[in-house]
Amino acid sequence: MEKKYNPLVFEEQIYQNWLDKNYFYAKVNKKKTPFTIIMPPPNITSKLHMGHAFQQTIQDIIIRRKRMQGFEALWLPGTDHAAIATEAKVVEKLRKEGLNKEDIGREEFGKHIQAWYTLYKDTIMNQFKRMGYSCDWSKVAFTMDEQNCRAVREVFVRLYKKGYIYRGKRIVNWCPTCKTSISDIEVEFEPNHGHLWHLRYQIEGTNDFIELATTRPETLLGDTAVAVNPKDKRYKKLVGKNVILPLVNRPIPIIADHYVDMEFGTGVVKITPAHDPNDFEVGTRHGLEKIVVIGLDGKMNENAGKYAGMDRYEARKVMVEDLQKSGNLVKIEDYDNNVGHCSRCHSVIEPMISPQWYVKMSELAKPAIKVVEEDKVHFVEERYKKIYLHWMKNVQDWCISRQLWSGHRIPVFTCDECGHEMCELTDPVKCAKCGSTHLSQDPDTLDTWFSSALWPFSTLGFPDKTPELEYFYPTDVMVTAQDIIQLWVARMIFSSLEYVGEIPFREVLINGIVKADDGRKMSKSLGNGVDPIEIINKYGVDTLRFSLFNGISIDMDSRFSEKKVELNRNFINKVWNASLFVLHAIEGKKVKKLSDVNLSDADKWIVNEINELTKSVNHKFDKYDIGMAASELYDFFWTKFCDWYIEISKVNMELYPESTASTLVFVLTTLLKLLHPFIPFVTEQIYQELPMHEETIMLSAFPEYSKELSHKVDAKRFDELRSLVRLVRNMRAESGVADNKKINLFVLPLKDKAFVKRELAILQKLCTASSVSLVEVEEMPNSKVVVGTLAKVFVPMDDIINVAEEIERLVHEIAKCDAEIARANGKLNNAGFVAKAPANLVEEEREKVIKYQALKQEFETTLKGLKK
RNA sequence: GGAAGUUUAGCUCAGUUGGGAGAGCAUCUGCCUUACAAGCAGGAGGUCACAGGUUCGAGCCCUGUAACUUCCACCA
Repeated sequence: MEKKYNPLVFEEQIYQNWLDKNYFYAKVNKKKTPFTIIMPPPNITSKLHMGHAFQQTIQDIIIRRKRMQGFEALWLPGTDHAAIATEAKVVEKLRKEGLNKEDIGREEFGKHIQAWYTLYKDTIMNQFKRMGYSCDWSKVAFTMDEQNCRAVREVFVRLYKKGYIYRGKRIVNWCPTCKTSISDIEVEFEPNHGHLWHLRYQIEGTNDFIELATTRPETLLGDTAVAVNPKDKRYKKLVGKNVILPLVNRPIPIIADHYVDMEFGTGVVKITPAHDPNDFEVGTRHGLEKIVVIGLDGKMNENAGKYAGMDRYEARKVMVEDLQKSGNLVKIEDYDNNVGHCSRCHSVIEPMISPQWYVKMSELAKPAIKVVEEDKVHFVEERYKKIYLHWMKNVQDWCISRQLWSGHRIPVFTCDECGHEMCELTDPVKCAKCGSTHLSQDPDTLDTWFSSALWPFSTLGFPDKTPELEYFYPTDVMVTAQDIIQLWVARMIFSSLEYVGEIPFREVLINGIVKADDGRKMSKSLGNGVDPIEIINKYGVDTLRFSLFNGISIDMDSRFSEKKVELNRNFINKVWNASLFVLHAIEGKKVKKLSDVNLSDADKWIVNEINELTKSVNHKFDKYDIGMAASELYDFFWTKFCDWYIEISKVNMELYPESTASTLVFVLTTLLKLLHPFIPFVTEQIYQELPMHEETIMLSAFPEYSKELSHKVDAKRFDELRSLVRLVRNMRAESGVADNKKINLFVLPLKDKAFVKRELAILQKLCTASSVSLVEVEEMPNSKVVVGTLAKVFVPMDDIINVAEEIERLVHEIAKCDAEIARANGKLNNAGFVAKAPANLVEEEREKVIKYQALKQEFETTLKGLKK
């Protein structure tokens, strides 16, 4: 092994070896229980960022442990075609080349999209390999691959035939930049500092005006009514009359509708059914005409008269000027509201009327609500269950059509001759009704999430009933982020129930966000992002992985900083160095199985401790509390193993070489295995150097709690020795004894004399003593005394000069005893405590009083001796 | 407007069913002890956001308040 920890020299090589040996491959194996995770597919065009590194590593950690535990562990990777995002990038690329998609046509554009897929399909997957992910690469999937296309087609046709897919003409969220509709959950509302324009419309046939306010004056041209609340006495007599729409002088009716809030503004609303979702509803209720005045390109259309051709915001400016000129602009107020933006390109969304395809949700939602309510699909964090249920219980029909050219095309064909509509598993060649061969396919494509919704089963072979689907499905855990519970998790659940007849996964593990060290989200615009690849190049993958998890709760947001990275690098360096020590220490020694050696007291202690650690780590893993598992391992390795056991082994290796060497190897091996899911590379590298290692650590058995390794009584006794060491060290420090100054110790055992005698060498080493000897005297003049539960230790004053300081120390110790006695007595004097608290707790307090009184006595005696 | 989460040491965060406040970093003291100074040993540092309540006993349970964060809905 290299003297210095240098991850860059072995990480790639180890990964290649794992690949060569096919360790990640999972197959149908009836002798084993399957454990399945389907990877949430990153967008095909994305690059690895900290969010991926975090979320995907969670899965790798889970799957690696399960694999070691003997499950047939499948982690199936893949990517998503991300229609809007990809199309936007390709359009942008073409623009730079002086082309646009309309000019080159749909077929040619499709080639560009394909070329883009080919160019980028491996980018992020290769980065995932760099991260050490143990995915089954033989099963890598893509939402546009043949298998997924078949699944999409199958599902669409089934839903269509069942009547769950229908075409509707209603108001949608239109992105004028992407030139497509988007679903409600793809709209992001952002605060906007805008204005409220107060306008007046003249009441027909009078010189009176009605005043109203709007945030979007350009929609005025599409107004087909003004509305007031039916209960509003101010306007009751006006309902039914007409007002004259300014600028175009068109009469429109005054209607009454409960939608209007009397408290807001003047209590009068202009109604533009074609450009506002609420107005659309009002318009439908009242049978109003829907006049479209803004085109799909975001410009005013032919219905906009003199404003036709202007951009919507330019038209707003001009119209406001015109309104002012005609005296119909009353005033302009500053006004803050929320404006919807496209979650992909951030353009302001324009509500538009347009024909779209919808999935009817009412029936699909019912079973999807039930399985979550009954915890058949279990959200690891209860609160996300509420978010899911709230949405699912109020779910609207799902707009699945997009006016894009990339993605899955809607498989509905219409006969040009007779208008007959067809939707089958294969493309029709002639009309089923009139026999015409002139057929047109619907130009729209499907929402990206339509294929994502099928991901857990389409990747396993659906619609075919493959052995893989049979064996690995339902999957075990879905790891994903909170912001796509509705967008994705919900849709996978109802899709799986409807098409496969089973839940898609048993558990949903929602992970938090990795934030920058300033506590804000990492973002390009803030420039506070950290590139995982840079961290890897500088520190290695293991350090990055451990830094992401050590001490965090995965459901909570966490912060990432290079400072943390350094600390965790130090830890892995510690693991490296400790391993170097062990390898060096066991050279020439016999290393046996633990069951074949007689363990020393120290051995029993560390073996018992690691057995308890194993239990606790497994428990935390089972609760997906992997951040705390990591932190516990960190703590154990550094403190108990390195600071205590390794230090002790330097003494014991001389006394009990066989058991010490064997224990060192056993404990280190166990720790490496427990750490392996977190830091796979360094653990494998070291593991290969250890005696009795198997082919690879990643297929070795994950440690489990074992009764044979339990030495509770011995461990407790040994802990008393450790406490005694701490007391002596503490005394040294408080007495100002330099660490390199050796002292003499005289030890009076208070119990288990044989044990104390056996461990004198450890006491000597850990207390930096030049000599240590047993005594039988209760007192020793001119000595400092340290009283533990195990023994009383005298340190002759020659070694420690300052009497005044010693007196001060003893007074301090006595005061501490007094405080403890007072505290315990306080409880015992409380009648309620004695009467109601559990008996063992009361007894503990009584014992404390006795213990501290005895201790106090010791200190007082010594003090008296000093003052003489 | 509705909902959820957070608030514990200077900083980043743990605290399982209520039973004497924890870790790491930073800081202070002493050590280059033959795996590691990216280290070792030992300290100091907290009215657990605030106000009530339940209890023999509250960081933990209940009620309310405040600040921050997020999600949902979206009012012209």
